[in-house]
Amino acid sequence: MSAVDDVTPNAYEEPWDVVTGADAGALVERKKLNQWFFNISKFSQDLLDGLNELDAWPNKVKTMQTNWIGKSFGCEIEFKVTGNLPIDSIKCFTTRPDTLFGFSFLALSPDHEISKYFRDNKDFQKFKEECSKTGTTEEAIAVGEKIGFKTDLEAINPLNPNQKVPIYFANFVLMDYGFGAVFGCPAHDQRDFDFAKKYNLEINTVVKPFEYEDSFVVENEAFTGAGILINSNFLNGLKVPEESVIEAIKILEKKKLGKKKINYRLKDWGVSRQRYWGCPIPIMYDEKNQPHPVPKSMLPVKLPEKIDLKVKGNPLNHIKDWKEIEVEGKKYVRETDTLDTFVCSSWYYLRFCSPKEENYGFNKTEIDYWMPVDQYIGGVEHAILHLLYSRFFMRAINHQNKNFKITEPFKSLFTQGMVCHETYKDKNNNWVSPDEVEKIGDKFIIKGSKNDEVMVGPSESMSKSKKNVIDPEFIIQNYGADAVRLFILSDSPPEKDVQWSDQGMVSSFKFVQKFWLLHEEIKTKINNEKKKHFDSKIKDFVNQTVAKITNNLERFNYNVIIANMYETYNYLTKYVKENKDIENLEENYKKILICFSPVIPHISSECLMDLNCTNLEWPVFDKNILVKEKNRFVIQINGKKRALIEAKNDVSEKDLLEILKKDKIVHKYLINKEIKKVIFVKNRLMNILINE
RNA sequence: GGGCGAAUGGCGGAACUGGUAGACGCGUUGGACUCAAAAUCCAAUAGUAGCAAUACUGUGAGAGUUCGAUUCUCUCUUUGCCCA
Repeated sequence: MSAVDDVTPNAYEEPWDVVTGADAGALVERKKLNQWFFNISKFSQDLLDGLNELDAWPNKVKTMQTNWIGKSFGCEIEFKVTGNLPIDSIKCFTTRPDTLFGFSFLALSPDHEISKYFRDNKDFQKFKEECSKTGTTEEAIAVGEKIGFKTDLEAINPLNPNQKVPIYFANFVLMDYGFGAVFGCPAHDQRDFDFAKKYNLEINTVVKPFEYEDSFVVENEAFTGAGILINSNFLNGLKVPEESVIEAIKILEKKKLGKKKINYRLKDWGVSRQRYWGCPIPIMYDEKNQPHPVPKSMLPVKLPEKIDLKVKGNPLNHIKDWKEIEVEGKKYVRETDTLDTFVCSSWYYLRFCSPKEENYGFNKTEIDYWMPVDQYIGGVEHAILHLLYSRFFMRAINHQNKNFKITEPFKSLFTQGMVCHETYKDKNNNWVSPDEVEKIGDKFIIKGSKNDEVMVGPSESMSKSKKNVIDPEFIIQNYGADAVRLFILSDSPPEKDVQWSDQGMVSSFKFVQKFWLLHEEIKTKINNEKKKHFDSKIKDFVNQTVAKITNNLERFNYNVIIANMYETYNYLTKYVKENKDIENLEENYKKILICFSPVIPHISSECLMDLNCTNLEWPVFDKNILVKEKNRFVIQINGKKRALIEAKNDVSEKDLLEILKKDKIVHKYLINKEIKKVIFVKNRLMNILINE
């Protein structure tokens, strides 16, 4: 890992191990920095509402975004404070104002502004140090031990002014959430419960499950479910949570003790990065260090090309003649932070619509023509950040430009899986690439060695760092792009991960080969045989195939299309052997080739050219002939399948029953039995209920 | 801890709005070709019983709705992802 990467900071939104490569041993530190932010939180509600219109997005992604935005409905409460510090009150946000009668402590984030009064307190410093050891992520805090630092302050319960409770600093309260202060109700919140147990605080039960008596008491763990309020004076009897929260807020508002508040988890987007690779931030600072936008005439700001990437910190800081500029006779220094790369990926599709526009990032006329993106395909790993940022960008542009109409950039979304491969490590614990490994018997060894065994790890999505990568260049050279394409689509549904397998790759390759041989055979038939009979069998079969492939394409069932293709191949192989002089073979075969072309484009188009076919329109299928003249009926006796009977299409219930009575197998079951009831599904099935 | 999914042969997976479970591929087994092997081709392949026709069991477990459940409802188990 290079020095440059070791000092790469992380934005709040990004998973830390991904950006820093924490798995490679880089140290993650929490530092305060002055940074640029995009005001995405301004659009929280709008981003949430917009999800409702995205019918063609997977629900999974929509729920993930909903959770990320994290709207919560609750109440802002001002707690009166007594003690020896110049503080009158502390503000809290809570989603559970209904449990105020279970109040037994107030907890502050160690970073709460009140902490300034404890700056010189040695015990507090120790406590803060302790806090930083438990880790700073929200998860680490939830899992880790809850610790607190007791102050001499006390908070007054607004609904019960006689009650005073202690105020603590606690490691499980985050400054980012609400106001960095929560009121503790141990009986009905597990974290509060753990904390109360540890510091021997009161645990006052104020909610009981529906089926329990009023004497219900919380003992071993917090009760967080629905129920009825108890021990809560004028709130008693309210249903939790439907009635209780709203009612509690009403009362607090009436008494001017608090007010309704909607809180969002979504934070502003920190876009500053202290590194070279990224879009420059078009800001410059004057001599008083005040920021100004770079004048439009000087845009776009381009990165300097001559740089030294080996320096510690941001390389841009070291390039004086880029950094220092003069505008209208005044000296300025450029912002050397660059933008998060997510910024560029948030609007690249606008550029894609107007790649030749020279004066601006995109061209409005082109945007109006092309946007929104009809079908967006990407990995589910982009479900939140990239897809949320892109949605935000359109809103932000929209906000500034009245005639920009797009708010949702991607009309329809499909999230595909990744290609995975087993991972290998040698005895020195170094990753080994699959093409250095060979399998002999049950053992995996280093290629060429006699018995240098390799540890086989779990299959994971291909990544350079784990070396479990198959080189596409090599594979394509060996097998051809069509075969690779066929294999990647073949094994599992596109939304799932694909397991790379050499065998699978080879069999796809063989299919392409076999298909070419079949093509030669069909071509010979078409060119050399007389066109004497019109065959409806091939017509029906192809019609059905076109229907299947067309539908499966629309539904993204690519793996099923491959199965359809194999079926077609099998059918045609047999068909060519058994039939001669078919008038309509050529016409139908061409339809098949067109249907194959999304999956194996090169060979299909080669075959089509071979037949001098220039009309490449997607074939249309006829719904009417999907129904065959003769239909197979499933015959059930008392719900169990007993026979398959062929009968005319649209045969009536009565006629079918007559046919059945003459059928050997069915007759056997019906002999000497009374038919109680007959269930008849047209063109499908008959279920005969008899007395056993 | 919460939310959302998933569970089908030895494996990856099919099955339209409840109506033939296991399509298609991989693997395995047997056979043909070959001096032999590879490749190719043919056949079999959910389990149990049977020479066979056939019968019974079977879609994570248990219940329910239904003439009929892989599909719908409830409970549970396991597992994946996201969030805490």
